[in-house]
This record gives sequence, C-alpha cells and structure tokens, in this order.
Amino acid sequence: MNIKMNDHSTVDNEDRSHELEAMQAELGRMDEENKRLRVLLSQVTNNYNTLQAHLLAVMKQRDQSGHEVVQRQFIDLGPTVNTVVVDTDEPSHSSTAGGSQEISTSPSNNIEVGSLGTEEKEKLSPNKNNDQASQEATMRKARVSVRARSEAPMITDGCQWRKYGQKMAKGNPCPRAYYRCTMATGCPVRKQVQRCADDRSILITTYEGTHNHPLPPAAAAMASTTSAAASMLLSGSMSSTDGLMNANFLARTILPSTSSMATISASAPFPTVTLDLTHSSSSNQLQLNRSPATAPSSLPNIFGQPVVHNQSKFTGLQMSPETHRPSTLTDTVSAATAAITADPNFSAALAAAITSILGGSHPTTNATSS
DNA sequence: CGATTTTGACCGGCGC
DNA sequence: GCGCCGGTCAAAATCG
Repeated sequence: MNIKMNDHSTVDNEDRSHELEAMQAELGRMDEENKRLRVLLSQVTNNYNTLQAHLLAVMKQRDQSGHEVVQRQFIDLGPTVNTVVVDTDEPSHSSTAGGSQEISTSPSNNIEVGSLGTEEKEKLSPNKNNDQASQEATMRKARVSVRARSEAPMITDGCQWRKYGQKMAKGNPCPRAYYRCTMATGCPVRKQVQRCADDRSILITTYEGTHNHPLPPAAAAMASTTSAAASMLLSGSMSSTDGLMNANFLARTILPSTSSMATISASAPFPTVTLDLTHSSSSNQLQLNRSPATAPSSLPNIFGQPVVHNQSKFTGLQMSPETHRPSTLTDTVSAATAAITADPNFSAALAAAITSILGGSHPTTNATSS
C-alpha cells in the first residue's frame, strides 16, 4: 500500500478526483440531512407555537372561570435537571406564600437554567458525538421529586426498590434513604426518600433515571413522568431568554389554584421538576394512610373522573376523601403523575412549556410565585 | 437460603 | 491541600 502511494501524478490525480467525488457525495448527503432537519425544526416550532397559544387560551379561560381549578403541578427542568414535586398537604395552608417557601427549602427547588449539571458537563467535555451517551447521562440525572404528606416511611409506587444506603443530610434531622430499582437487573433508576425538616409529615421522594424494563401501571405513571421530564431536558437545547417567563407561565397554567405548587428548578447539581401535593386546595386532605401493601393498581380508582382536558388530572386530588378513601400516598402520587401524563393535550402543552423553559437563563425561577 | 436492610467505609466533587 | 458533604459500596445482620 504505502509503496503505491509513492507513485506520483497520475495516481495522485486519480485519488484526488475520487476524493472529490466522495466529498461531493458527502456534501450532498449533508445537504439532505440539513433540509430534513430544517423541516423538522420548523414543524417543531410550529407545534410549539400552536401549543403555547392553546395553553394561553386555556389559561385565560381558567383564570376567568375562577376555579374549576384543577390542581396541576408540574415543572420542568432545564436541560439537565428535572424535578417534579408533588405535595399533598393539608388544606388549611394559606396558599402560595407558604407553599413557595416550603419549596424553597427543599434542595431541588429553584431553577438556575444557566448552570449545567455535572452530567451535562460530562457530555460537553469530551467530543463524544454519541448523542446516546450524553442522552443517557442526562436521563440518568433527570429528577422528579414528589412531596406528599404521609406517615409511611416510603410511598409505594408500584416498583420494587432495594435500599442501598442511608445518610444524615446536613440541615435535616431526618435521615435520607437511597433506593435502587430492583425490578430488573441493571435498571438505573434510583430514588431518595427524606422527610421535610420543617414538617416531618411531608415525605419528599426524588426519582432519578429511566426504567429500562416494563412497569406495572402505577409505576408506569410515575416513570413516565420522570422519563418525560428527562426527555424534555434532552430536547431543550434551544436557548431563549424567556425561560423565566415561560416557567411562570407554566406554573400558572399548571397550578391554577394558588394552593398547589409546581416548581421548576434547574438549580444545583440537577434540574428538578417538583410536584407538590402538600398544599392542595382545601378539599384535598389526602391523608394517606400508609399501608405498605397498597396495591399499585389502585391508581385508577383515585381518579374517578375521566380525563377531561382543560381540567387537570389532579382533579382527583381535590376529591373529597370519602370519594376514594383507600388512597395512599403512593396512589396519590401515581395518580398525580398519571394525570399529568395521561392527557395528551396537557402533555403536549407541558412539553412545549418545558422546552421553552429549558432554554431559560435565569437563576431562580419560582414557578409557584403568585 | 436468598433477598433485603443496616451501617460504617470509601470516593469524588466542591469550597476554602 | 484539607475538610466537608452527598452519594455509593459492601460486609454483616436480619427477614421471610
């Protein structure tokens, strides 16, 4: 081989012409790819605009109609962190102010879209063009946190978990427990469970990662939320300065009622979407009983109502306790997450909102601020 | 007896 | 460089 290379002109010229052809062909392919991407981008943009407009319209309707208020809480994270906090609180709470504060106490609250999570840095640093690798990294870091009142040590979410550690967290007298999904070997999903320092009746469960195996319905609800959040993060590479605006917009949309809180934060190490059910409106006293044996399949019972879009799925949370009393915290959370992901319209709107949020640059976005 | 929990050790990141 | 802290590991203990 090398010997031939040493031959001159004619061979060189032939090689070059071949190279040229190859390059041209390559260029052509890139051109096509470029076109395809542009089309895709325009489609996505259109969808986004449409959804946003729709969301706005819905929002206005809700504001005007007062409160059919369904409590939706949702949050998205920035490109790296997703956290969903679900709080099931006692009704007595005086809405917003308290709520946001509570959220702020939790580690995963505010969003600093500007800062990248460690995983992102990992992605960015080496020129690993493998989107997959980076995606996996991001997915793994995506977090969804659920806040709910519960006496039980851990919410039952339909998955099997194995505890692999426990630590005392600074500033919180209650230990933080670390669990790993054991439904399938090699499943990367983990979760942290910790009681709120301010109110020990509040259980904060933070999920991280995406299951690599089939899940039971109840677990799927939760998983789909986390996974969706992670996906959002992945797709949220666009940059926009209205991230904060969108975050607030999202919060208002999702949390029409003052009592419920949705927080989007991209702060700290991981972006987090927090679903807070602890401040649900007056009627939701989700007093979760703890029975650990709670069947995950009870999820559907929680929402006795069909999903009607424009009405958050969280409606179930507002249902009177008697309506479905055997609800556990897990059920509540599952229901909440299921609600979020069940409605195609809501999901789409949420996705759009999240996407826009992902591009945000403001450090702290308290979606719950009224 | 296998699966799960407990718990101290270990590790890496981060701030000073 | 050092210490703090969050997170994970892994051996021992416990459970079903």
